Amino acid sequence: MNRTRADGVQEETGGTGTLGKAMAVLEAVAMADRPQRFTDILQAVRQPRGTLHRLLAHLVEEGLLVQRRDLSYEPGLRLLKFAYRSWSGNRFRDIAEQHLLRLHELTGETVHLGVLRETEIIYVDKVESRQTVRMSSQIGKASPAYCTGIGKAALSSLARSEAERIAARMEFHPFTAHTHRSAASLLAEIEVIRRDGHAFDREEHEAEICCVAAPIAVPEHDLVAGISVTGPSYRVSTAQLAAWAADVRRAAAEIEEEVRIRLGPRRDGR
Amino acid sequence: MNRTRADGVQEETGGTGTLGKAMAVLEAVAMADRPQRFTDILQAVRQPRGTLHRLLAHLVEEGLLVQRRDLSYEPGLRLLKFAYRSWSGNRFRDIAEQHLLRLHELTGETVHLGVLRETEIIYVDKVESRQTVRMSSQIGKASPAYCTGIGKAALSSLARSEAERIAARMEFHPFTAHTHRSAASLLAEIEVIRRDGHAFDREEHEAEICCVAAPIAVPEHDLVAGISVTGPSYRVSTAQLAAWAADVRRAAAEIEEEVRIRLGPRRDGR
DNA sequence: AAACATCGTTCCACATATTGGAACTCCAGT
DNA sequence: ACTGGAGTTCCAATATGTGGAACGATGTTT
Repeated sequence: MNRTRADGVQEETGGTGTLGKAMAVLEAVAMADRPQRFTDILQAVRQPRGTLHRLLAHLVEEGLLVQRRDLSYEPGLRLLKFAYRSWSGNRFRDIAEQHLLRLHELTGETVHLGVLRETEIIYVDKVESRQTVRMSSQIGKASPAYCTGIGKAALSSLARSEAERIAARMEFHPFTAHTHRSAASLLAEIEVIRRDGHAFDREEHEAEICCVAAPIAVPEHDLVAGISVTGPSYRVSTAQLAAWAADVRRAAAEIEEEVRIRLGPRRDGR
Repeated sequence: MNRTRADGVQEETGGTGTLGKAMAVLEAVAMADRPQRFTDILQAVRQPRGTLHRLLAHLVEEGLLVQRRDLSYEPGLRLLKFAYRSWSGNRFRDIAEQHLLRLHELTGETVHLGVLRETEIIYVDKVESRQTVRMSSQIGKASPAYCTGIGKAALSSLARSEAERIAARMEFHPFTAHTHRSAASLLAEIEVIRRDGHAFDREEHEAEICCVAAPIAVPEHDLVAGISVTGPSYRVSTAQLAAWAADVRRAAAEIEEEVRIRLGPRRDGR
């Protein structure tokens, strides 16, 4: 593959061959916020037309994408089916659930559970005030780690070298005036977070939204995650957040402990 | 592939080559209710050891699977991320939402929205009485079409030949004493449903659970779906279900209409 | 302790499935 | 009729995936 390649710039599809390319296509379609036409995808994933065409046909046949009558592509239902299993069978989420509820009762604000994946936080559960119906709006949502409380907290639980490696791969998008703009700035704050045991997000991702978060880390299970209490700035003062920090830390510690007990110790010692 | 194959039984991986095999593996892991070891998967998808091994490695590298320390595999978080987009960007669900809410207020029972995919119904939304927190328990869940109200209703909206084709591919698992046991029996009921415009599920999937459902079909958008009102037998009588039938049919018709308006007519006429 | 299973991993000659440039069709605009 | 853009099809070349077999590592039985 990539036989004739004049330049040295290798397109990153990873070492996963065909599957990697297919996933890159899926990602391109799924992450766009509207149906993607052939040409849109073509320039998102740089593959020759013929190749992309077959790739798309395969993805459609597998139900991962759906081709609409106007020929554009959108995510298929099979993804939802897969996700259901990945969510409902998630022991970690199950264990954390009651702790989230307790934290919500205590604070009255929205509580999130997120897991670190690459440079992102994937929200795995959420408890909010007005249970406004359904799939809790953002389960499965991915947000950058550098501008979320959970993300920064999770990073602080890693070895310094590991956090640096991840930070190096980030692209710092300035969502608000307070968003970190560089790895250096992020890593500096992470030092503080490591010391304090909790992280704040002061309108770094969205204006008027702030939170306190604490890390959950269970190395035996390769689990790097975090929980947070989030609220609108007008209602939740900086002092209030700080006051909740201890509670969030405690809840995180309890989850960590329970995970260790219920998911069992590791007998392999790989 | 499948070079040396003594028997004539071809393993169904479809014509999607590597991707198909990979998805078969993913399916095997995702649909199991506990982490799968190498050997479990090996006998679920019949692939040579070497092949399977590489396939798994690729799936893990892509984040679709996670390998635990005890070497077993479980669904990865990336699936959740994909699904979030496939769900949150779903126009059909969005349009149906308010109609579901209205139907719920009217009946006080749980309302479901499901879409037909192959021989299954995938639940896309749900409104229930006690919003017991979170991802509405079964969004993304897949149930067989032959034993669910929505499934039977959806099938009734198809051309007879199409319904027969799909029914022929089903495996009839006897969940309860009332579950259809053959395509013939199912197709016979579908004729009645087609005439009535609504379907009942009288404890065919789960004991003590019954529902009324109506089909939603928008051929221009290849949409075959349905909605239902579900309740426990002790609370919801057969007469009560029958009384709601007209309301369910009306809601379904309204959704169908609104989809046609808001998703627009098709200009391609493929 | 030796022999035996079971499980997961690695290896490598082989050929199939993927590749990607190019030609082709269809449609809309000029 | 010409032009340009979008999507689809084709096919020789070969990189990629295949799968049988051998290898280690664990744990179990004799």
